[in-house]
Amino acid sequence: MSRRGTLTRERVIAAAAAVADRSGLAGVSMRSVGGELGVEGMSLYHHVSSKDALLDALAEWAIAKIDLPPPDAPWREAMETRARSARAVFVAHPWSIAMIESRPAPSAALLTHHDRVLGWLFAAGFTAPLATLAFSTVDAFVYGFALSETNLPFQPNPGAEADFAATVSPDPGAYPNLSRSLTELLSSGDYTYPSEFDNGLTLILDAIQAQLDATRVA
Amino acid sequence: MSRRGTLTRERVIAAAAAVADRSGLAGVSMRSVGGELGVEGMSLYHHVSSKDALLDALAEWAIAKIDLPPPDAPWREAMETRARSARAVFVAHPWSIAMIESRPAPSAALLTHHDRVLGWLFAAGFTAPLATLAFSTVDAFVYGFALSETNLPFQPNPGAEADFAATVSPDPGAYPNLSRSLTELLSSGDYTYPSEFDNGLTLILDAIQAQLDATRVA
DNA sequence: ACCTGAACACCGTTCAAGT
DNA sequence: ACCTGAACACCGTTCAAGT
Repeated sequence: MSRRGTLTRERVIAAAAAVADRSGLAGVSMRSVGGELGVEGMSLYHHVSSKDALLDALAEWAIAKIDLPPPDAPWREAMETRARSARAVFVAHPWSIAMIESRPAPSAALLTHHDRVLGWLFAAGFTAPLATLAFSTVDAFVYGFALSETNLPFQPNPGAEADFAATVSPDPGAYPNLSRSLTELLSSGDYTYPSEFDNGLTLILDAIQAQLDATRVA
Repeated sequence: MSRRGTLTRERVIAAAAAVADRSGLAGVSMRSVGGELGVEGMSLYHHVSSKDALLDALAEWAIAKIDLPPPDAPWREAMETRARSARAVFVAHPWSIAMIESRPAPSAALLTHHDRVLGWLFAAGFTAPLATLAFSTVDAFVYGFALSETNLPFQPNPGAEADFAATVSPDPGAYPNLSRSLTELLSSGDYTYPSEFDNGLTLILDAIQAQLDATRVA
């Protein structure tokens, strides 16, 4: 990064995100972020009060990148758009997954986010209990899927799935069901693990829709 | 902890888990784990090759605590038992959630775990694609729910929900849907957030069961 | 007002030295 | 064989000093 221009809180946060993308969360130190900006680590304390505050800001930075349809969007489309966007952000910035929910205090950005989601559901006639079920189930699925996805040996490069198969298959005695599953999926041709995201999301949203329809009839 | 007896790999791992339970993952240092055992941090290197190896071992330690029904258990009961047990382990040891899936290499314990789960499903007549959908969806839900649950201001102490309501309610203008939701849920009397776990799990398993029945008929 | 250098109390890890 | 103390290159953070 350049040392052009004066330091701002925004530039500090962006630099921290860049370091995290490149070196992981463990690589984020006050000195390394300073280095990214051509400045000593100690200078950052004029813009963030502590490293913990910087991490809070980083969590907000990631949340803000999630696409959030307008309040009057139809609930199912809105939930799908947000879920896909959240997943894309988590995959692009793997350090953000555990962080968004794990910061001690829920940020204003997170609360705003939650409020918007509940708004779509209430507008569609969800009761509070059903809205909570829909929200917590979809959210848990998205977080959990992204968590698995970014750390499984699938995807990053095209050959990884075959590599994984090679790791497991040699010992079908130890992992018979895992190798059976891999064999069947890979031999069927067009299987890709990432498509499980849409499959799971559809499964959950269909089930929620059925419950919503049931409350309307009743 | 006591300094009785000689150091073993098992005692080192157990001590690390105790430190993590008490001080969080950030509190786990070679020196702090050594201190837990009445020994210098440097002594641990005779039993684990690095701090990273210790963290890998810690991830396996947590996985091993998850209740895994026998291979011939009926699939739905087995999935429920495992999901509830996993959640209990994650809540008891919050540091384990992000860790189990985020260690670079999937451990043998994790692969064995996966293999057992697929075994229940294949025995019940699941196709490989449906088994994968069931597995990845339930798993994502369990991980994601635990991730939210351990970091939301619900639950740890009985008054926390009311505290949270107090934090949000004062400004219904900023979070109208959130306050509406909280008001309706809390006023209805017997609502507790943790019960959303069973609700979400049932929603997902019912949907999977319906798909399984559909493949059987076809 | 903003940045810095030195300092403090910590890290993970290596290694020669003790028993 | 197992444990230790000193040492190295790092941390986050404070603070007096520079501009």
